[in-house]
Amino acid sequence: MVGIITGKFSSIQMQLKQSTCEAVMILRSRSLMPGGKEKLQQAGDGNSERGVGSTITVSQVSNWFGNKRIRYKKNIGKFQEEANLYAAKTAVNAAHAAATAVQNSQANSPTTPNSGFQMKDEEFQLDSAESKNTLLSNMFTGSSGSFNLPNYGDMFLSMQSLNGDSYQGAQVGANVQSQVDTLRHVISQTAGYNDALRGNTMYLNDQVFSTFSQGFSLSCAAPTCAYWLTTAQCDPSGNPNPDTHVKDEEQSEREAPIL
DNA sequence: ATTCATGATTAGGA
DNA sequence: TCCTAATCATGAAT
Repeated sequence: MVGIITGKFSSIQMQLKQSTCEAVMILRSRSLMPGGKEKLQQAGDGNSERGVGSTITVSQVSNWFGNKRIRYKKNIGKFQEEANLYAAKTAVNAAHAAATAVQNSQANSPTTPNSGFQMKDEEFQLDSAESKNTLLSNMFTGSSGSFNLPNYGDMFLSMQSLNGDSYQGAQVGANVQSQVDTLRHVISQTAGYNDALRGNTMYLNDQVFSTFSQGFSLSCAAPTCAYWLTTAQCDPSGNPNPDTHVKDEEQSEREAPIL
C-alpha cells in the first residue's frame, strides 16, 4: 500500500510541480509584457468592471510574498501546535473509520487486497492543456491542498481526489483522510486573506496556496514561487528552497513558455 | 482607545 | 540584486 502511494504521489508531485511552474511562468511572462513591465496584469477577463485594483505591481507581489514568508515563519510554532492538536483529536475518528472500512473491504472483496486503494488515473492525466487547467482549477478552489507525508519529502496531491470516491475504504485511505482532515483544519484556521491579490491564501508549512479572484491560480512553495516570479528560472524537479535551487550555475535556465 | 492584520519601507547581509 | 528581519503606517475589528 505504502509503495503504491509513494509511486503514485511521486508521479503526481512532478506533474503538479510542472503545472505550477508553468502557471508561475505564464504569470511572470504576463507581468513582463511590453508596456507592462512593472504592472502585473491580474488574470481573468471579467475584472475590468472592478475599476480599482485591476492591476498589481511586481513590487506588491514581492512584498506580499516576503511578508507572508516572515510572518508565517514567526507563527509556524502556533500553526504546528494547532495542527497537532487537531490531528490527535481526529485520530480516534480516523481509527473508527479505518476499522469500519477494513470490515467493509473484507466483506465486499476478501480476495482482492488491493481494492482498498484505487486512484482514478484520469484525474491526473496532464497531457493536454485542458486537463492541466482542470487540475489546476480543482486544486485551488478551496477544496484542495497539499501536505508533506513523513519520510517522503514534499509531495503535492489533490485533496479532491483524496476526499472523494477516488479512494475506496481501507486503512490507508483512512490514514490519509486523517491527514487531509488535519490539513483542512489548518487551512481553515489560516485562510481568509483578502488583500491586493483579492484572493484566498492558505498556508501549510512552507506551502502557499493562492486563489485569485478571477479564477487564475497558482501554488508552490512560497520562496520558490517568488523566485520563479522574479528570476525567470523554473525547475519543478529542483529543490523548493531557492537558496539551493536553480541559482546553481550548473543549472541551465529555462525560458518562460511560449503562450 | 486598543488590538490586530497587512502593505510598505528600511537596513544589513550574502 | 534579492533576501530576511525589523519596523512603520494604516485601516478594520473589538
